[in-house]
Amino acid sequence: MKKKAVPDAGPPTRERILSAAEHLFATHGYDATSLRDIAIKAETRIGLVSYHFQNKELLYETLIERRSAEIGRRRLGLLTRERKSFLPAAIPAERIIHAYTWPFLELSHSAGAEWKSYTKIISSVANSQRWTGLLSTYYDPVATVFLNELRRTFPTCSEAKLVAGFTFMVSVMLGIAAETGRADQLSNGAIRSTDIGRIFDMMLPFLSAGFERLGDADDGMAVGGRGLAPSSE
Amino acid sequence: MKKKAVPDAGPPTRERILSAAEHLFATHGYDATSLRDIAIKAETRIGLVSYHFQNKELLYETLIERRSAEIGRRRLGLLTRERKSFLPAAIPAERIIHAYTWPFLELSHSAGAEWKSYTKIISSVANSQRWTGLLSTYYDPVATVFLNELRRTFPTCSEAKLVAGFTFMVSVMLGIAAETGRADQLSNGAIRSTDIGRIFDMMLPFLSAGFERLGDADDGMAVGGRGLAPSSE
DNA sequence: GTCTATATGGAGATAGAC
DNA sequence: GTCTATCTCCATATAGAC
Repeated sequence: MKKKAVPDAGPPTRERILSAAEHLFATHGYDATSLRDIAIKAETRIGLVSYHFQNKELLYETLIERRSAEIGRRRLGLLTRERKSFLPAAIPAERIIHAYTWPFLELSHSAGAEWKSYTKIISSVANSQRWTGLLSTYYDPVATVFLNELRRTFPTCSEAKLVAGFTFMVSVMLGIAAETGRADQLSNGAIRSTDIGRIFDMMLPFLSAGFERLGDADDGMAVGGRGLAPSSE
Repeated sequence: MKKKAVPDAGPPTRERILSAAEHLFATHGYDATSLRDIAIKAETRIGLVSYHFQNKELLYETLIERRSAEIGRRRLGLLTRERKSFLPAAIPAERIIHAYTWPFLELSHSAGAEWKSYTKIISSVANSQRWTGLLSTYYDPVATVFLNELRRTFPTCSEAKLVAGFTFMVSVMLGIAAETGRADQLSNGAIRSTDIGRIFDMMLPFLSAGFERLGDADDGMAVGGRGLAPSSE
């Protein structure tokens, strides 16, 4: 049970602020969340937010940073395990995709409300213009390791295709974690977007097949290619 | 050439406001864009914005709505063409994916700055909690038509898989239109995220293969499935 | 339809006592 | 580390003359 905000009971102020901010940012977005709201939810004062984090932007950056290491650690942990079981052969695409996407989606799904909020923040930040620099800073190092692994699995595949496939994978993963409920509506309830485990099970073969086809035909670019938009009207 | 904002030269005020708003919302997001900024960029006054659109939220909704019909029209146009060339057979997955994604990406890529802004707004709105209702309103009717077509192409595929695949496709498409530049950095320049045509050419076989594998094995769920995250610290 | 002027509130940030 | 008080600025929205 959470005690009242008696100064020396429960988590320290700094932690309470981070938790409150995480939840509010995930729900309303960066700009629509005020330091006032955060202070109130954290049962403290605005001054304390400034004291601990200087300003709103640094608070946000702190938030994004603080869980990124755990995600990276789990990703690399799974990748290392796969490397060991397949060496000296290359790791199958599906296992690489699994190692990259599962930690993120598992934490989103079953590690509590705070991780859920965190992954929603990352999802909504990803397609924005404003914070992509932050994502690169904290997520690109591990992404680079995974790209190297994909390169071993698809040695004849062009760099462009490899990286494109990787970003497709990331988009799908983030779309799942966003849990917008769009699929629920489109499927009349055959899918619930909160059922991340089940969606993951469909995502995995979907992305694996995509990568494998990219890695295949390094000559012809499949049938058709781009068409023209209807010129009428 | 754009004339000065002499009241009766150039586009009318209402249009200037929409253009200015579109550009600013795409660049800075909804909350970080003020009606002041919009009025200044449109070379008019705040009062005029209120006069034409009541309030900020309705302005945003108007913006999202106004280009959705054109996108839907092009999507259905391409789909109809495909239907005619394949009937009575089902349309191959790749052609359905093409018909859904290409209008959006083509408009993003080569229909001028305003369409580029519009598609970026849609991309950033998609993974947020706040505006998904709007997207459903304006985009679900056409999405439903495409789902019916996919159902014909993969008649033994479960509804859940079909809709999941559809949302994966949408996520990838929106990630491309967002043009965050993440791929540019990860590939050391082998891809430029602004080169949407080229990325589309890689996306198409990637998504087609994904759909086809989903449609395939309606029994076993591919190798492996979910694993456990490392429990060690 | 357009403009000026203003009402009203909330934002982020800081100073300084304790 | 915590709290109160306050500064300064900017937000959205509206009233009313022209």
